[in-house]
Amino acid sequence: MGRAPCCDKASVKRGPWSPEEDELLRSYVRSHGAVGNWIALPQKAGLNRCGKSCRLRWLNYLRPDIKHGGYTEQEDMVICSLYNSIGSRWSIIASKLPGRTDNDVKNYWNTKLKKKAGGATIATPPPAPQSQCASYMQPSPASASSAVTTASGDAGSFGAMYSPSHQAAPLGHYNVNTAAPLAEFSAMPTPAAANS
DNA sequence: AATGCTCCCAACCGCAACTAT
DNA sequence: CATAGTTGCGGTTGGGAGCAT
Repeated sequence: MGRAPCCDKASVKRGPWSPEEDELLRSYVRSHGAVGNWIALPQKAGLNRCGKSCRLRWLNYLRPDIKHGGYTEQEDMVICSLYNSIGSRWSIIASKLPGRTDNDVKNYWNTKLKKKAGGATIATPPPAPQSQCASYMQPSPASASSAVTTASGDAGSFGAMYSPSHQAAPLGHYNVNTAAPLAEFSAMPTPAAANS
């Protein structure tokens, strides 16, 4: 099956969003609630944008619960740990961090944590990045069990959920409802504590 | 003060998966 | 069941801001 073009690129605006466009999109979503059809949204909202672009803008920037920057050590730890377990499944990782988006997490990893992790490079995809970040990723059996088993029920261990054999298989659309909340990681030692 | 370099973030692109008909 | 349309995802890039020389 061929890929349907998402929009006529020649006739829609691209590039940075203006405050007016943001407001149009924001007010449309506010007044209509959940967007059922992003392709049709630009027309209805009076935006000369690709529906895909509108969706991205809303999800990554305009959503009211979005947090920008100010990553905590705990969030670092979650990202590193999950990256180690499941790789670059940014949407899954972001789902564990309330207020964070996959794009945001991805950017944060690429610009900050990858360096922390010891300069993971494309040339040598690291099974387990080194240094500070690595300490989040491969918790000792004792700390790991105390950390993940404190989670109630189904979403206990990412290591188990996303073992290499699982990684090999496509995850498809991951059901975030089965994912453990961030609070699961609150039981994990802080990097400061781990380092001391 | 001017120029060049590096870093960071927002946005785009293309593909795969999912859903409706 | 097959096809078309839509959504979601991950990789990549362009441009601005800040820093160093």
